[in-house]
Amino acid sequence: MPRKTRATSQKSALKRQNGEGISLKQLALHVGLSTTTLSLVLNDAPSAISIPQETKDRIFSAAKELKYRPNYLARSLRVKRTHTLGVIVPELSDGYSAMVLSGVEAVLSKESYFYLTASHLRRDDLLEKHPQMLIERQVEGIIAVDTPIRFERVLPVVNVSGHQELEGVTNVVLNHQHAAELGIGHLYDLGHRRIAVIKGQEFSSDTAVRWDTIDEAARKRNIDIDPRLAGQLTGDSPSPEVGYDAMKNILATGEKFTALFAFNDISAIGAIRALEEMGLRVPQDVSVLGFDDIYAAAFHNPALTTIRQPLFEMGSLAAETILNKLANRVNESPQVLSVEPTLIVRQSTARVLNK
Amino acid sequence: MPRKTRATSQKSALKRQNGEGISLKQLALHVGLSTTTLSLVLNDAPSAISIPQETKDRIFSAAKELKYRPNYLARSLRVKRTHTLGVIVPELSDGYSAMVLSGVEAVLSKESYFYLTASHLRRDDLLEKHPQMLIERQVEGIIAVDTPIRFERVLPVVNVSGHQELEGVTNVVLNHQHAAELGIGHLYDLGHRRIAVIKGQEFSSDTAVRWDTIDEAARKRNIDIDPRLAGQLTGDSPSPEVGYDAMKNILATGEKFTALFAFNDISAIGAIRALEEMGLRVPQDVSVLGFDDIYAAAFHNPALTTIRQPLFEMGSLAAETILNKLANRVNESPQVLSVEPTLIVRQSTARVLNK
DNA sequence: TCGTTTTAGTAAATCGTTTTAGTCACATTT
DNA sequence: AAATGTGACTAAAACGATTTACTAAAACGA
Repeated sequence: MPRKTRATSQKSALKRQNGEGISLKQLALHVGLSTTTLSLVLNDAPSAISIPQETKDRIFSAAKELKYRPNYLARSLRVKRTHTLGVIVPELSDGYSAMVLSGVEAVLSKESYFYLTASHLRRDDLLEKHPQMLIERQVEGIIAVDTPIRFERVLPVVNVSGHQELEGVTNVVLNHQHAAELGIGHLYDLGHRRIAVIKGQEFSSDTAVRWDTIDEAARKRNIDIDPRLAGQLTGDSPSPEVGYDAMKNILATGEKFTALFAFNDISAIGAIRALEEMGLRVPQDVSVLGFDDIYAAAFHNPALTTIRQPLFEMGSLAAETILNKLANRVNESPQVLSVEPTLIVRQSTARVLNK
Repeated sequence: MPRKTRATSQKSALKRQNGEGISLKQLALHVGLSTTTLSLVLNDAPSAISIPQETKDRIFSAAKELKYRPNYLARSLRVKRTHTLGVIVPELSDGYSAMVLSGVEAVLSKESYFYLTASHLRRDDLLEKHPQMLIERQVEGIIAVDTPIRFERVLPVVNVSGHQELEGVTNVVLNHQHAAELGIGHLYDLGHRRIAVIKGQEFSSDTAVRWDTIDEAARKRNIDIDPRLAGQLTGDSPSPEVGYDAMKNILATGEKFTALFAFNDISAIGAIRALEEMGLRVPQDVSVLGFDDIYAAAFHNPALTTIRQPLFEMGSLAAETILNKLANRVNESPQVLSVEPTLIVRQSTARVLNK
């Protein structure tokens, strides 16, 4: 008996779901006016000025009473604006994308835009299919995060941390050269001369440029990075494990070094674990420098010295840029927008001791 | 001159944006058939069986050639299905929501559903406005994450970590009692009798039940939690800072304790920092137990013992449940779906030494 | 009083699909 | 030879808004 009751009420909820949602036509019928008038009044169109306040009030109160909600689909179809963007990310769980998304969302929400998210998991099929589907859903533009652009660019596109130069695509990127200068400069100033580096996974769009700029910054100071001290992350797990493995490989070469410049904080954390297992202390024996400045960086033990990448700001900048393109406030947007890194000095780096 | 070139090409890209997107009607005109026939063929409708393969091929190849993309809005309007859900989260940057989202996405993507995300930042206005807007956009259902339900439930709703019992709302929750048993049981077995607890922020929907179950588990073992050892997180920063502050407050009471059960891993990490600043070592002097098992937990130093909460699975369960409701595969869904926690023993807890 | 403007609206087209209910020519049965 | 299928398609009505182009009545100006 109580089960029955529950079932019934569920059903009534479902009925409401279908039954409710009164249309403009029904509302018009109810107040005895045409849909034209209602639309004009409800949207506060300029031509509605000739309509007396009394009539307007009648319409508003009927709308409230009957819980009229305009169907956004119908409206979008007619006016050809969806106020919706598509966002494509590699995956959501790794913190990086989530942080960028957070910045995107902050801007979009203010402008009453919504967005559809799709993650491609670095799979080729999804890299083609998802943008396609987003376009069919009439998104007005696409924001990609650390994602190769493999689709026809029929819409404005902004790529965060993208490095392809494509027509119509704006890339929001970190000033990598500056980042490398900050990182290598910091280690150099602390007296480090033999520096190990962990490069990113091959699929990450920052990997190449990060390495090139670091290599150059080191070369400039005559402390070329020994190839045997250049490790690389493999596998696409977003856990520190991959950094641990890369560090083990470097240690296995037996080469001496006094500092490590890791691809990101996550891998730095894994690397520290590997170092400590070998009896090396951070920062006394080896200084470790991370990249990104994720939340965990500050509270790791030892607290991570790192190059902060303003991910939230990159997300909001991407969103602002694409909204500008859409509003045509700017009819020629730049190919590249770059943001500045910051060196955050904490406890994982120290002056080199011996010699 | 080269600038000019760039500007022009940008413009042509924009033109394409508007100009492209051929409609079914235009396509029909092109092949000399009616939109009806095209629709039937392109959607492989049963009644298209009478249409000869040759005609079908003509249609398909024209569609490919002219790059016909169906307008999903128009279709949705007609068939009254959007294959879109709304997801409401407190914020994206804190890792918790992102992990749940990740699980949601995995399921939805498989079913070719998309979702619109909105974060309410715990602001009352957004808690009302966002669901409203999602409903106007014709989402078929709403997944809320750790979010109070303040809107009319005209659609199926699944709340992850929700604790309101509302008609038509399914809550996906952790088995909190089991979690508390695992946590307190673990500490008890290691010999701990005076246990400090850090409760969650008041706005978090898990705070109350987490505390109640912990309190009960302790009481059952006759090791009631001393009220002075019960701290609370304040402020809504998603950084370990809040845990640091809470721990400082507990330490300020001067009460003795040998273990801490923190509300989550983030605050556990902050608390450890506070303990170490006081010269207390973890786990030798104080054992610390976290909650959630975020990525950082395993690689913190010391590695965090924690109660793992299967956030990804909770997300996918929520998505599956709501899809089931929609497909009516199940016409009466349960009020509560619970998932099981796991105790992950690492290095931040140890057997109590003295006495 | 006649012509013009203003007021208060409305009918119908439109956006791009899907779907219902046909049509028309030809072949097959009885 | 009339009735019945069936193969290949289509006209037109949805879906729920917005927008263009009216209209009828009232008010106004000369």
